[in-house]
Amino acid sequence: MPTTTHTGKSDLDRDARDLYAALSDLVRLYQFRDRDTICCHDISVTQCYALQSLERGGAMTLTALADDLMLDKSTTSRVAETLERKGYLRRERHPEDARAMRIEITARGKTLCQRIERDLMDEERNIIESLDPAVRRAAIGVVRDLARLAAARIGRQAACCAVDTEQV
Amino acid sequence: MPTTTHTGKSDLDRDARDLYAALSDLVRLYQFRDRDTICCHDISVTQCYALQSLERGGAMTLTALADDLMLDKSTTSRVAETLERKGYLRRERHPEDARAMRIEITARGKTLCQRIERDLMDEERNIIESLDPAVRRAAIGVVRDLARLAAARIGRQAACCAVDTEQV
DNA sequence: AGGATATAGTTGCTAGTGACAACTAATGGA
DNA sequence: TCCATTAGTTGTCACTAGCAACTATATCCT
Repeated sequence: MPTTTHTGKSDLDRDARDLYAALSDLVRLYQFRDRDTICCHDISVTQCYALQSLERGGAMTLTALADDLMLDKSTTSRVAETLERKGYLRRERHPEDARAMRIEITARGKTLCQRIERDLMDEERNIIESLDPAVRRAAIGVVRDLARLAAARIGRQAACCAVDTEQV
Repeated sequence: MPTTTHTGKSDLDRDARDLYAALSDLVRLYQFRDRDTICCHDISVTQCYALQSLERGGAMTLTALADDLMLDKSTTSRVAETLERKGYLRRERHPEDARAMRIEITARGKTLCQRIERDLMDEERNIIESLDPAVRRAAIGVVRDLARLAAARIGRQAACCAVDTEQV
């Protein structure tokens, strides 16, 4: 078995395939874990993402929130509407721009958000507690790197169908 | 800084938090990447998952498909209905059980599925091509292990809200 | 055999997701 | 001042998702 780098192309293809398969599994499992954990708490996954954005980023406009969530303004507007109705955020006119809204998480929203994050983190702990500490640290580094690479590549450009020369 | 394992509890907490944060980022980015890549091809993410299940698992009943997708029978039934209308799968009475359906991917469905997987894999390759081959292999191993652990922990038990003693 | 029970799948209902397009209102530059 | 731009909302369409009710078939028990 060659450990050198001279067969780079086919290795890369194989690695891409393997990583794709492994990441697909991981992402799907976590999606369902998130859904099952979050949905016990009165809000949906998208609504939870929105609250997390607001908790971390502080008060922001609807457009900023939409960018953060990588969603259309209209979708974001309705998500915010639902969350306001449920009492987890506040919407008020922006003091410096009468067109814009200032969206802010409420204390109730913060509490909910923290409870959900605690639950998710507990799950996380259960999942990794069997791992050797050194392996755990390595895993964290790897996942961070992958996330960083993915963000650099696909991160903040949610443009769909920019290139599509062939059709089904 | 202690490199021994005698402070296991707080290390585990910290690692759980770090891994939670890193994985959250990764999962969200991949969710959006999947959505943007798949939605260029006439079907939704859920529909694509269903086709992938059918491509890998071969013909199966609706209940089996629902289990695989971790979705309710009713949702699965409607997903299958849409995919049949679009010509990507076939539904027929099961030869051995007149209650059941035999759901099978069509050639057209297979082609679509492969095209999407190729696109996703291309993305994957672009993301990891900057990594050293040894690092890539290590990353694949780590992701696989995490997926395996997650599957063992949360995998095939999509029961929601089994324990919930406190309310908001 | 025949009735009770269980299983497979569909359909009605409700709520939410998500995009696009059309719209209102306010801003800001020429 | 007027016009293009920007912020957000609303209408519409298609799909996602779960629960509950329903039909049809299968299986189990006596």
